[in-house]
Amino acid sequence: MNAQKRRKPTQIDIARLAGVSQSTVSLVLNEDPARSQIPAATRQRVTDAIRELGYTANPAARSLKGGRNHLLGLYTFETVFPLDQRDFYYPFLLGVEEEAAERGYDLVLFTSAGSDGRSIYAGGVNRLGVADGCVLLGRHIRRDDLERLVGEDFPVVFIGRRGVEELSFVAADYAAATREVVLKLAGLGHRDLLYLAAPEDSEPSQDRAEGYRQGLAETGLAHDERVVEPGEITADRLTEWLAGGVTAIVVEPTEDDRVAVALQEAAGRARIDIPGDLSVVLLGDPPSWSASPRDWTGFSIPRTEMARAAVEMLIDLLEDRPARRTLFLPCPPVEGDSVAPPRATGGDRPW
Amino acid sequence: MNAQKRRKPTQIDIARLAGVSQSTVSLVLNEDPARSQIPAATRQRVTDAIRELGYTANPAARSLKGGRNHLLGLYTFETVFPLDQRDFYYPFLLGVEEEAAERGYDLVLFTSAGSDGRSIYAGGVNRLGVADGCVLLGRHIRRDDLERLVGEDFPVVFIGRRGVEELSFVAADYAAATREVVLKLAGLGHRDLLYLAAPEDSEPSQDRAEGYRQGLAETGLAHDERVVEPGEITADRLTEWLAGGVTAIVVEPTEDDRVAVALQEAAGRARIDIPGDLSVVLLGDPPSWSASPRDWTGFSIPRTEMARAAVEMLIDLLEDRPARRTLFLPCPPVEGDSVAPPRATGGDRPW
DNA sequence: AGCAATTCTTAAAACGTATTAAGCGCTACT
DNA sequence: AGTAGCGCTTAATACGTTTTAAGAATTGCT
Repeated sequence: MNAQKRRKPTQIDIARLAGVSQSTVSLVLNEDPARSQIPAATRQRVTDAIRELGYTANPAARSLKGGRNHLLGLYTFETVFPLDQRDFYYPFLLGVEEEAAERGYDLVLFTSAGSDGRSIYAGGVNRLGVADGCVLLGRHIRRDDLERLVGEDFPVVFIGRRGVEELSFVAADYAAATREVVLKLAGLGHRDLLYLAAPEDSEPSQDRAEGYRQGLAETGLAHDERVVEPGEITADRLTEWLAGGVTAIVVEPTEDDRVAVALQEAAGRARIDIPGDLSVVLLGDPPSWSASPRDWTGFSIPRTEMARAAVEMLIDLLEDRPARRTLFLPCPPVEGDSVAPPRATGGDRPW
Repeated sequence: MNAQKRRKPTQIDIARLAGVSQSTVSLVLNEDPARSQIPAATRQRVTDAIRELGYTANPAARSLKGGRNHLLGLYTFETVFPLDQRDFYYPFLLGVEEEAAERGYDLVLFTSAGSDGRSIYAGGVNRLGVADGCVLLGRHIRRDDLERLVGEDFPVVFIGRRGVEELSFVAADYAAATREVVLKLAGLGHRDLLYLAAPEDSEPSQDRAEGYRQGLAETGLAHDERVVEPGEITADRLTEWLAGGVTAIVVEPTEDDRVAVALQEAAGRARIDIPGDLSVVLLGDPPSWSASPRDWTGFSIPRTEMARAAVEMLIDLLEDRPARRTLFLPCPPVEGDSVAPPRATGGDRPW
């Protein structure tokens, strides 16, 4: 009814009504109810007044005093809710939300980037500072921003490994998972592998490549590594590779599943059966909207767990609990239908 | 290296470094750049110091003072990122993010609900207060919370109509869209409609029902309104309805598309052709993950636009610009394949 | 009664910012 | 030379809370 802007009641209003001082009101609200300093009678008057005026504490004032405001930042170098990539981001968001909720933190989404190419430092001001700390996420990061952030030692945890000195992160253990893949192929009898890498050189790519090399070294397999554009994967090319002795291909996934799809198509056109004639492993999981009907063998990226762990690490940092600054999470293997023993050999150690 | 907890720099730190007073720092930060009081030299020293220390305004202190902190709350009565309902929420989130970003606001996601059933008032404290204002969203709201919020006149806009006195909202104009549907069916020659309502009594349901009644009143059609559980829609029932003269069914959508799917199945079993024997209109759009291959005729809910408009309204409120407090957005019609003229009549005005 | 111990209550000082009125050193008039 | 005016800077205050140290009131003891 009355639309006048009514000031919210403060502790002083309560104090006046209850006939005590403002400090007493605060004490009633904050004391440990176990061994209380305040007699029941006084407490009663205060709580009555609180009820009568509908008082609620001003969170700004409260957090101003305490230094912490229980806000966790979430900064993405791309849009937070991108329609075309929701499958990529959603599990991360989910994990961040869940863990933050459990720990009693609210989330600040830094969306106000806009004009300046989504820099953290808009007008020389670190906007992240409104939160106690921040979880970072994104494919196309700005390294300068990251370095500056770390320099200021603003508490930050990146989801995914990023090669920035002193930067805390939680990442998927691509190296170990890829190594496992190689061991598994070797165990099935494959002796000649082909590694198809995406043309970008990101940290995840490096980790996978490293794991691949490790696996090869341990098994003493032959290999052929090459960087491939999806357009280059033709039926002819594929046939050529097989003729060269290759029995399994290890594929790095791309954002949009193009390479895997191209491979699938080329194989169809060349009348190559997967996994009969050729085993294929995908180093990660394709987006769920993928058109590919194929259930690729490989491993999955524990996105939600990564996000939760990142939040956990950040909060530990904030609350001065001892915390490791880097963490690798295992990638659960995915048993699909694209891997089998090679045609020629029976299966196990044919020599 | 040094893990010591370093206090975040304040204006006083800046002031010391720049050799000015704290007030000057504040002025540099807040003045209207047009007619500035502060000479370029001083301003330069201050901004240099800001950059050097990585200063960021403390939002708590700022909003305590009465200023704005350019934080917009987003409160959902359910989990913010629910996996099973991402199609429902995503367009809203998208709209909120886009509009907030354009207006230079960051977003606060209130996730720290926890134990008390996602109440806004945790321990009697209105947690929304950290933000300047808040956009609300959710199917299963807590009316008491809403009323209390409005009572405190904390700036709030709900996405969707909610029957709470003085509550601002942006909603889809279900009434108008439903009325249109009835007019359209009447225009095609339908004279006997059946209205299948979901068993819940939410505001959107009320609006649709109202529009339906209006449409009927304007066209003078016969109708049969009933609340139906999906299980009740059987082939027999359907046959019975048709025998009674019904040529078109108007269906209220549910969260999970159950009613529409049940209808489809029952029609199949009763050998009733849609739209040949029976026209069906869906009052809203089914989730995109819907199994139903059917392209229902009806209208779609402008979720992203609703969200954007809600943010716009909220910011107008915050910045003391005149703003309407309720807004209905039109629902664009969807021309599907489930509506046709009734069998019996040729099509237009048979009398 | 006198004094110490205990119980209750409060004044006061932060926390970091925005804002206002006043202060300072100038210049430009009269 | 005196003073009004201007340009720049700052001291002071308020915002609502938590927290601490000290004050007041009451009790207990000799």
